[in-house]
Amino acid sequence: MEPTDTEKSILKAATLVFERDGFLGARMQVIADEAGISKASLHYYFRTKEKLFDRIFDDYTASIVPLLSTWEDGTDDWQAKVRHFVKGLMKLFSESSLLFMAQELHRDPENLEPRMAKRRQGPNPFITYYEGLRAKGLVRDTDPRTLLVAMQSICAYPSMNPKMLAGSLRMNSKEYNAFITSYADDAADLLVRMMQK
Amino acid sequence: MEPTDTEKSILKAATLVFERDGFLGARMQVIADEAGISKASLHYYFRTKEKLFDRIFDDYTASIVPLLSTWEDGTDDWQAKVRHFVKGLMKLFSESSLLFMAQELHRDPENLEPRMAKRRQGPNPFITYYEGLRAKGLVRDTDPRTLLVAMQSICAYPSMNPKMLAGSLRMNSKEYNAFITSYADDAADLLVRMMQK
DNA sequence: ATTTGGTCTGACCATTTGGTCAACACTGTT
DNA sequence: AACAGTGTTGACCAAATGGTCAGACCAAAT
Repeated sequence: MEPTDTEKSILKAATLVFERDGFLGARMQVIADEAGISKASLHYYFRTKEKLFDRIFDDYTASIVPLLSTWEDGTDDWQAKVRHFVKGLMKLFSESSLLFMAQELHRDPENLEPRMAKRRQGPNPFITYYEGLRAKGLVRDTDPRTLLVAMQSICAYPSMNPKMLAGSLRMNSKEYNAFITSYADDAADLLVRMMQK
Repeated sequence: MEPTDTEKSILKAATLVFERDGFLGARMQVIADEAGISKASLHYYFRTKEKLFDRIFDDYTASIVPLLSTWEDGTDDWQAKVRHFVKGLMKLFSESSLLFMAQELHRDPENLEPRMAKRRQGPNPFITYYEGLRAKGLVRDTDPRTLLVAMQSICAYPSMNPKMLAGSLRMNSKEYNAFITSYADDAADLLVRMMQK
């Protein structure tokens, strides 16, 4: 049962409004307007605001999964993998709002944490991969958990709190966005540097 | 005119509730209960929710300022400065919610960005400091803006999105908090490493 | 004792908002 | 034509919530 056009337009509208206004700030009427239907119709497709939100949230968590396979195929050298992963992650975060995710996860962990956990199985693939490299003596002998946190931080934070960072850099939002584009490459270099012997 | 006891208890309660629930999720009744007064009294001290919020927000922005002077006195060597700054920043973020700040800045930039900008004058002190070191050939010849973003990311993100990171590390929240304590030192090392020649 | 000014509150109001429902339209089937 | 199933909607409702207000309380000043 594939989604109808109306359903698709609802999901598109809801994603926009939820990401922009958050769950609490989002209005069912606004989502309906954005989707070009009545509020009653919106409730016909998704009985409650929660159910609609859960759907958006689940779609989001699914979008992160493919990137994790970076660490699992055995083709590239590790530096290329790091660069590929960093770029992919930053692209993902520039497209959909991570601030939204963190915000909602903080608001309703009871419901949302298990939803997110479903996607994860086995140990973290980056950590497994790094342990392998370390055993072969190819990378610096350091705690991969620290590296993982640093890597995710460097990729995520600039898109998550752009206003404050732009302020620190004394940039307006246009300048900041331009800077972040070039930052992706530099960030990858920094991370490679952290892992090199 | 220093604040009365009642006013102080309101500010304490409001900080707790706003940080936990966000501006939209916070209820004036809950703040009043937490402060041990009636809702009408709360409105007597702070006419509107907005005015109360602005006060909390301004107190927060003020708390970041002292740390910036790290880069301005000339005593320590640069590595000690980096370690001091990283620890101070992480302590600050562990005490008051940066997710809250980012969330509100995103919700109402019109009002909040100028409020934040008031605190900033002149160029960013870290960037000035690093330029000085670079001119003397003491550090790696790289863009200090990238380093600044990486530094803030590494310090801020772990406290901003703990749920998602804990998930990546396959930790529960107790384990995660323990890990983050040790992470502060490792993070400082990583940053020193990024700046070393 | 009375007044005055500040502090505090229960009761109340206006608005917003998620959600419901009866009625209507449209399409395909008998 | 009659019927059934699916979508669609305007009108409406109940609850939540920020904010108001008349009046109570109380200590200090007169």
